[in-house]
Amino acid sequence: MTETTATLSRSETTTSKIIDAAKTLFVARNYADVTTDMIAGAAGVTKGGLYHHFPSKESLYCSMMLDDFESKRQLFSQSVDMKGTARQRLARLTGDFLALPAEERQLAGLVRRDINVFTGEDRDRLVRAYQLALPKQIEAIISDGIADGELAPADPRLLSWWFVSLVEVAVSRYADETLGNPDKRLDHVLALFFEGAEAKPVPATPNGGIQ
Amino acid sequence: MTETTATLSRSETTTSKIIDAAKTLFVARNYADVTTDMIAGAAGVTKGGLYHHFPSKESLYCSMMLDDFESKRQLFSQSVDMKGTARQRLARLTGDFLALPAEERQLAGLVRRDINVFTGEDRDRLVRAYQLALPKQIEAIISDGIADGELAPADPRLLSWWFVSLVEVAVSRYADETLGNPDKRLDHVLALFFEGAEAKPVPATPNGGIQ
DNA sequence: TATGAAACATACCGGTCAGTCGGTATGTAA
DNA sequence: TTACATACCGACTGACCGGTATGTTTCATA
Repeated sequence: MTETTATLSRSETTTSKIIDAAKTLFVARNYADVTTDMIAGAAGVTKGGLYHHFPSKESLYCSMMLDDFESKRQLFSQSVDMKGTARQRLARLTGDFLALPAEERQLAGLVRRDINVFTGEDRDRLVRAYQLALPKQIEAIISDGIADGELAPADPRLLSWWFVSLVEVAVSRYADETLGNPDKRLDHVLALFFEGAEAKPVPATPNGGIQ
Repeated sequence: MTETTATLSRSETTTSKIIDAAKTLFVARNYADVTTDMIAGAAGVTKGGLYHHFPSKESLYCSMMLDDFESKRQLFSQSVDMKGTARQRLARLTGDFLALPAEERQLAGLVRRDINVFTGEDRDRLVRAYQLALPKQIEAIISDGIADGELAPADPRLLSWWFVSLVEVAVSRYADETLGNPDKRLDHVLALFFEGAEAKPVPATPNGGIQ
């Protein structure tokens, strides 16, 4: 009974404590500004203990990000597999993202910030995992939308990037301060993406278009 | 005749050589990963020479960014002062941005990446200069568009953020590789912002809507 | 052409930090 | 209780890097 389903071994417990501490610190400060001593301290171990579980600082960072991307990928894949219009599925996906705690949301943006730290193998893995977690899933929904005629024909890759950036702006610290209600925010993002910012002539109201 | 219009003094020449070298390096790697020795080497001077012109690494970085933002602000202000619809003016602004060399375009995105390095005075100056260079100018155009009824009523600050993110995606390395023609890209960006991604019923074609 | 200040080079210091290593504590199986 | 393995500690090091102190060159001006 050393390893049942919900029971974590001692090693797994401290490993996840270290990763949790690293998440908080790396979200708050740059890669270089977070020392291994800080991570170890926040996790309640010493640097020696940390290096017993991770061979290097970079590998710790990678493990952290890859774990996070994988869990996000699983979460968002539910929206991809869902039935419904592209708009409904994107609403579900965006809603899931907005519902995450702020720290988890910001993690997705760290790739852009810290990606230059890594080279070769590690860099490729990070980029690939990020794409699988977010852009690729959105792209799948958008491709369906284009095929169904719900969306105008366009390069789905570019549309997915644009949508991702929309969402990232909507969940940024600035938006948290400026826009109160996350639900309104979600509506706003979707409306902008689907309908654009242009003023529409109000078609069938009595006052037709006047104010 | 030590200081005429187009003649640079020796000090000014090396200062700008240092800043140019810093631009290239800081675009490619994180703030912490670029050493003062690297910058000096790339600029053809030594670290002592560099520190003759800049009191610290941070002040060098700030000078670099503030100079760049100021030149961008001047460039984009021409689009703000221009006559025409919001769409025409945004097209001009975006076109100017797309026409810049890739390195200059990417500089605008560095603030988001490296802003955590700075605190207090320096940080405020950087943020303010960036906002004056890009978001505030777009916001001015968008506010006009809303006032004229060209754009649907909305928070112009938020719209400008979204437009900036849209442009940043369009000028990213990914877009450079995927989409060939910058002019097509510009049309695409504007169409997305104004009209959205939704499929529009084609109003007056013979085959009305069928494929 | 003498001179002094600005422009640079060279060598060095102080501090930081990733990573190491010998040793200790905590289980665990025989 | 012995023997072994895994988990963890904490002091240490070696390299790196921002910044400085001091010496050397350049060059405009008198």
